[in-house]
Amino acid sequence: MIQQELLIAWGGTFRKLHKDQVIFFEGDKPLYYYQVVEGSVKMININDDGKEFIQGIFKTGESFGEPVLLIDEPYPAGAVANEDSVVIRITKQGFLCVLKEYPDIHLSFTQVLAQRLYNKALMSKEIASHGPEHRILALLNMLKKTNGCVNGKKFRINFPRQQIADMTGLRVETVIRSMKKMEKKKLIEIKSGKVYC
Amino acid sequence: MIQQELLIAWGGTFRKLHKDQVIFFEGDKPLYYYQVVEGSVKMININDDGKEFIQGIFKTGESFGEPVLLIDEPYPAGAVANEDSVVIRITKQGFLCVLKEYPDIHLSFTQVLAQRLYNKALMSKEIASHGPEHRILALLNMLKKTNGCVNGKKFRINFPRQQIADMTGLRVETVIRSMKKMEKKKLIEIKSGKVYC
DNA sequence: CGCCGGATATGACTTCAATCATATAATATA
DNA sequence: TATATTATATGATTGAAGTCATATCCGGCG
Repeated sequence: MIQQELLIAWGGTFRKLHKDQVIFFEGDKPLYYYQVVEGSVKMININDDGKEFIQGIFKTGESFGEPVLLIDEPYPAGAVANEDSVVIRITKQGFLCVLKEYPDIHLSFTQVLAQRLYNKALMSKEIASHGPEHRILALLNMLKKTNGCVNGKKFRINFPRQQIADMTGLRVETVIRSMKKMEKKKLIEIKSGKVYC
Repeated sequence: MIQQELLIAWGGTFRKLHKDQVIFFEGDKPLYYYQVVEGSVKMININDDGKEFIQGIFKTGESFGEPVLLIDEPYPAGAVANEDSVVIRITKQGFLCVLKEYPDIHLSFTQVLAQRLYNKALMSKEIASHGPEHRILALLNMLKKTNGCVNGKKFRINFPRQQIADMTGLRVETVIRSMKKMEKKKLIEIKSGKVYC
């Protein structure tokens, strides 16, 4: 989201991460602005009985965990490498300076937050108004859109059922069963396990 | 959030609203920046079987429906006066100009969005990780905090059970039953129907 | 090609929130 | 103060998602 050269100019440093490596924990005090250079990072909550809830998955070029840099709160979720990845980070101070110095970057950052709020609103509407199929469909549509899929075109979902479950707050079996029903209703296509919609 | 005088200078106009009057519908194209002057406004989704989900309730001084002014999307939820209220509005263009002209306003606006994202993250974590009591407790804690209640002090919840249900995606009866259980567990107090926590 | 591990699939059973009905308490209004 | 109206409360029943067990499929790799 912010140019890599600019981040480097502001003292940015790279970090290589192996799959499942922790970047920060839920409850940690936020000290850095992070951006994905390669691979992907997920932000997650783990509840009392070990179940994982995925707040979001961030891919190359996307920043994560920034909202708390602007308000005085600890991280509401932890960050973990979703696969072998590379991230770049600058200090919180640096980030706040960048916002002040470059109004155009500030504006596009505001737009990113607005877009995320919009997505969260769409999701929570479906999550609250019960029905696993609604939840899953809402998620798939969101994924489709954010991956820049032009409307109408078939789109290959690259997440395993388990991660779809972790993002919707459902169980794997429920996701599998619901998706089978959705296939019968022609809402999605499943070819050798892979999902298209 | 933005000074009233400033809004007036930028062509702001007031609108009186009676309880349940619609300000805009889900799916409408956003044209104005709105701010509550008096009373309160709720943003809601109505699902297929008429059930209401409350995305948020906005009180005096708070703005609502602004995120979509920054991204090219229709409203993900409608806005309705929660009681007899007054709002002030300026055009989308005007709002975007204000952000550009007043960097300090822009920054505090970004902080508002960040805070909302933070709240949504806390809520969706609990909503997804099932269990009505968790959901309700998360909501109550959020309300407590955003109403500036210093930690530890008892706080009177001013929402009827129905609205708590509409905000958590549960049914009234479930909210009532869960709250009774929470009372027994000394998580909250109930005195003649009123909830304190 | 055949083996192995992880993902997907399916069945049987249980649990808990939704639903529907109805009662009681609290509050506004005459 | 009496009455209407809304909010809160509680019981009985039902249905859908969770849980646990087990089977099958798919892709990678020797």
